[in-house]
Amino acid sequence: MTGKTFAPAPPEPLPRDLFDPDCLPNPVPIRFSEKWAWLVLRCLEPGPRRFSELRVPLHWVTPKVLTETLRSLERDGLLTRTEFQEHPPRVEYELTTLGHSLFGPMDAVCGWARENLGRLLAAREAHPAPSK
Amino acid sequence: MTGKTFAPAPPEPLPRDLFDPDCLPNPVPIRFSEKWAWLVLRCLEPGPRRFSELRVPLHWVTPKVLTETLRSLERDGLLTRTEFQEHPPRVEYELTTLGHSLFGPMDAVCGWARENLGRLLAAREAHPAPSK
DNA sequence: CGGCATCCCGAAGGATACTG
DNA sequence: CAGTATCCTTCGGGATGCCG
Repeated sequence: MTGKTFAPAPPEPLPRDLFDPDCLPNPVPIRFSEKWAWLVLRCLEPGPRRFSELRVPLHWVTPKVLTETLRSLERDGLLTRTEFQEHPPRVEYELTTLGHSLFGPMDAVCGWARENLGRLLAAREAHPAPSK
Repeated sequence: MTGKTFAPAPPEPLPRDLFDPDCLPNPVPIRFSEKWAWLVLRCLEPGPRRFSELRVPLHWVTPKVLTETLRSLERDGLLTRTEFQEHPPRVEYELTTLGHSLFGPMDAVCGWARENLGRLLAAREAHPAPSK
């Protein structure tokens, strides 16, 4: 065990601090990494929406994935799911206060994107799948 | 178009607007979805770092993945990679102005996380892997 | 030192079909 | 209408090992 090049099996089992907002295992950055969460929240910004109403702007998301996304957002208290006992069934999704409060930081990111997307894409152009 | 329940094979092949900062295929939100990009940028915030220096705080990231992350950030013009012709070889990574400008919005998100992580985790507690 | 080349695996995500 | 159930593909990421 002297020849090992790297990390001789460090005792610590990845002590990443869940409460460090910078740390990726932190649920918040993770939230942004969920593929559709971002857009789903946006679609709910104007007000409550039904499942099928959400499917229109998100028609390229399969119902399964949409459901999963909605449930995970519900688990984190960002939106509520209300089931009306009617026929045909009806379910409404609505942002919580917590959910709404996310738009602040989200807008900051979107603002950055709006301003710098051009540079970013230009940089991509400039790096033409390099040497390889 | 009467019998089909949903989208009778809509002609549009997913017309997600790459230039809409809200849209997930947009490179900016995507950037946050890359598992380590966020942390790598943070590690470079104080100043230029060598590959091996980055490996210390990110010791649970394999060199391969770290390289991939760095390259993708380089492609987008968020950092630069400088190779010094020395022996042994030496490479430094440094944030660009564009890269630095990302901390504004990132801090907004982190601030949100700092304030609301508790509620978020509490909400998770309250939803005990529901009915199923 | 700072990588890249390979091989590999598990989980995320997609397509399709079917129900309460 | 609002999902669930299944099945299948993709691919991010990990574990070596080699090279300039």
